Amino acid sequence: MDPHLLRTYVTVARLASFSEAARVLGYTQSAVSQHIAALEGDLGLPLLTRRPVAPTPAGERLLEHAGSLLLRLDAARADLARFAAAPRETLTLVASPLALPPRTLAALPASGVTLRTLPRDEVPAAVATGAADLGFVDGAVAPSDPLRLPDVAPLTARKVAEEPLAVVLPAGHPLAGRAGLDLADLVDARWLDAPDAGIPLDRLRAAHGGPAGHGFRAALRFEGTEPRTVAALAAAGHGLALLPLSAAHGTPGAALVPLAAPRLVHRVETLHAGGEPVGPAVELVRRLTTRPGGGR
Amino acid sequence: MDPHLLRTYVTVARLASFSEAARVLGYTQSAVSQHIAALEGDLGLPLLTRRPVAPTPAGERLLEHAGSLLLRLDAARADLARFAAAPRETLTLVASPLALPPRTLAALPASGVTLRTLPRDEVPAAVATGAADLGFVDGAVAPSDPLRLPDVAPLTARKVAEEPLAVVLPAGHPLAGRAGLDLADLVDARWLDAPDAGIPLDRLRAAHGGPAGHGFRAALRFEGTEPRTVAALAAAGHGLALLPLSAAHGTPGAALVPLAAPRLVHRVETLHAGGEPVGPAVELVRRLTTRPGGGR
DNA sequence: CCGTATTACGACAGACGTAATGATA
DNA sequence: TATCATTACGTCTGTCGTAATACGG
Repeated sequence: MDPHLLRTYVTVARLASFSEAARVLGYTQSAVSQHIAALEGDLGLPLLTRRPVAPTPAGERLLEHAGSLLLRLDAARADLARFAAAPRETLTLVASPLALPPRTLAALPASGVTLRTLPRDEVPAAVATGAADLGFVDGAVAPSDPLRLPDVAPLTARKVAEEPLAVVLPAGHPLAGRAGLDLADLVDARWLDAPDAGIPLDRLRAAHGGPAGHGFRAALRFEGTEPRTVAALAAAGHGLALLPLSAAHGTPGAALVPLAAPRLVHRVETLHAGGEPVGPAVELVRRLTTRPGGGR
Repeated sequence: MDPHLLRTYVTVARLASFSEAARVLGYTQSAVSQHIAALEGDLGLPLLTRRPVAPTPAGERLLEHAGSLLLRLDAARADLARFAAAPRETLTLVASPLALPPRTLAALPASGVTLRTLPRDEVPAAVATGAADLGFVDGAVAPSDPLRLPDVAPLTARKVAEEPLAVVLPAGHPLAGRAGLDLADLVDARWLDAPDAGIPLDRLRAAHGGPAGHGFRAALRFEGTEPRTVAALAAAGHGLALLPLSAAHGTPGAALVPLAAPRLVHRVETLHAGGEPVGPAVELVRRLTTRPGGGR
């Protein structure tokens, strides 16, 4: 189970072709064929069907393992590389779209920063592989609970902020006047499905405790990453949305009603490799996490 | 970053000796030396100091990565091996000490089962590496929350049971008559520290939301794995203990007071490799997880 | 037949062992 | 000086590319 063999295997599986994979990896067809044969021999199992090239059930299983394995390998190498390299002058940040409340933006240094947004799930990998020095991730959790992040490598998370969540409704909506809303009362409503920009519907279903696939039916699906657009869509009556208060605030035509139950807050954490931040990130992390309630 | 090199490196670091590592791994000193040199060359960093042999800071960092990397590699190989091997007749189960409530024990098949207990943290690894077909893990979480398990490999967890937690006190204790207890009122009490047999104190501190190192001072430390002994120690006044009701029930001289706040329950989950259980485990998992509240 | 995977085989790199050398307490 | 790591070097395994072969649509 040499990582090289694993890498060729996933490439072949992805491209569904030995020769294509060879081209991409800079090998000959022959070498790729030998790699696959070696892997299958080592594990004692056929991993691919030929003509058409497709993973067998065992091969599917291997793909699941191989992905995270190769990712972690990259992460380890990138992490160690940071030890060797001189601390960089410029700071690269990645964030999920909702992970940048105004206070965080205000705390960024005046120069030498590159900031990129990424879907929520990809932030940890970006930090682990060294694509970014520091990540900001958000999520909806019970107050003071840590976020549930896929652990792709030894990363450290620190709380930055927690703020209330609000249901976004059109101003004229019958529920718009309420002081607070219970998620249980909104199970049967139509919701905006905006997995990248908002709180994913699956998260709501999980928080509500109901069965996996039920409730919180999707109305319009929005594949962009701009929270303001989600709020505007909700204001326009395309479905309800759940957003952190600060992200939804000031949307024309929208009514914001705090979420009263279940007790969920919108939480933002910083994410960096290893136990302690290094280089120019250290100052930023310190500034962000030693505010009111600080660290963890 | 060949896994072989990584394996050599962790062995050398653990044994703090090239020659010892060589003996253990079945290499010559020379080969080990070359492995370390190759790794250091590849990463461009010294990983070990010689005389005495000890990891450098970068080396420490690599150790963190290497451990989980090698574990996952083993896990992948073991998982694939299950595809090749004929389904085994005999079922191997591992469980943390509190993960076996009476109803689970009753559901085990009459024969062909080996059952072993392990510290809580080691159960996932045992299942992932194929040392066991099925694992039972427990933990204290909010009702219907999944357990927080270290994800060492693609494993599937399924809820088996949830039951109330109880504070175990000596029968004559002033609080023994209460109908329920709040953890906040017990921060300053003396607690039994029984990380393997009971709920770890760190978990209580986290649930209470206080700062990391404070509160829930340890009285006697118990390093065994028998919950009954923990209950008996608590009854004898050596400190408070938090246990699932069924584990503490019927302890002579003990008073059990349900935990009223924060809302924590004792939850047990099964753990198996891949998406679906295989072999003789499938029937057992089905029987255990389709009880009252079932799967997830 | 043409594209594509496999097999045969030769060249080269690298991985390990033996043995000599170097460093350190 | 004894112990332990490193270096030098020879051997052998294994990996890749070239080229011939088999297989399918």
